[in-house]
Amino acid sequence: AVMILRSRFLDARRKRRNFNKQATEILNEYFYSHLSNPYPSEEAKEELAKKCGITVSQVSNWFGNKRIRYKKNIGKFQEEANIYAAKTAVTATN
Amino acid sequence: RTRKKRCPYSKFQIRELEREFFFNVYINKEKRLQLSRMLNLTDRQVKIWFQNRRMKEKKLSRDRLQYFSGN
DNA sequence: GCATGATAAATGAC
DNA sequence: GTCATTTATCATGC
Repeated sequence: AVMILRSRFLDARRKRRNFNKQATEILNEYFYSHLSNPYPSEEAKEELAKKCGITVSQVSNWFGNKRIRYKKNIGKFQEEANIYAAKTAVTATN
Repeated sequence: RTRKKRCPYSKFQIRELEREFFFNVYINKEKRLQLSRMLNLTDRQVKIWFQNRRMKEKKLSRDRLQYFSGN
């Protein structure tokens, strides 16, 4: 009985829910503004987690997936990269 | 060296590994060799599995703590 | 039907 | 040994 509840708890964590648009915006902003070294420190992860309303593990998962998928197909993310590059450029000039 | 392709273990392999993990989180050399032969895995794979399994247990503890207390 | 988040093997730093 | 990763795979969302 305990094992069944335990396994249900484990499986529940795997049920995926997409992050809200605002959280994705924050994560992408950081990723594309640190494209040469997209490895946030533990402190930066905690800050991102707080701003996005997710856990630090979820931040780590997001960056892990983003790095490999960006590397695997840079072309597919080119448009997205340009958008956030322009966005950070605007905030830099202001 | 070229990286070995990740191959998911079978249900039987997982069951036996979990059974041993339940008795001792740290497996000794003798049991490791014995288990690796029985499951047709290398002793290195068994060693790595126990390392990853301990990390998983630690993460589960963090998640439970966060789930019941709320950070 | 892929996009996306989470997990499972495998590596390497320390 | 731990632990942050890489990579493939899994499970779900839409």
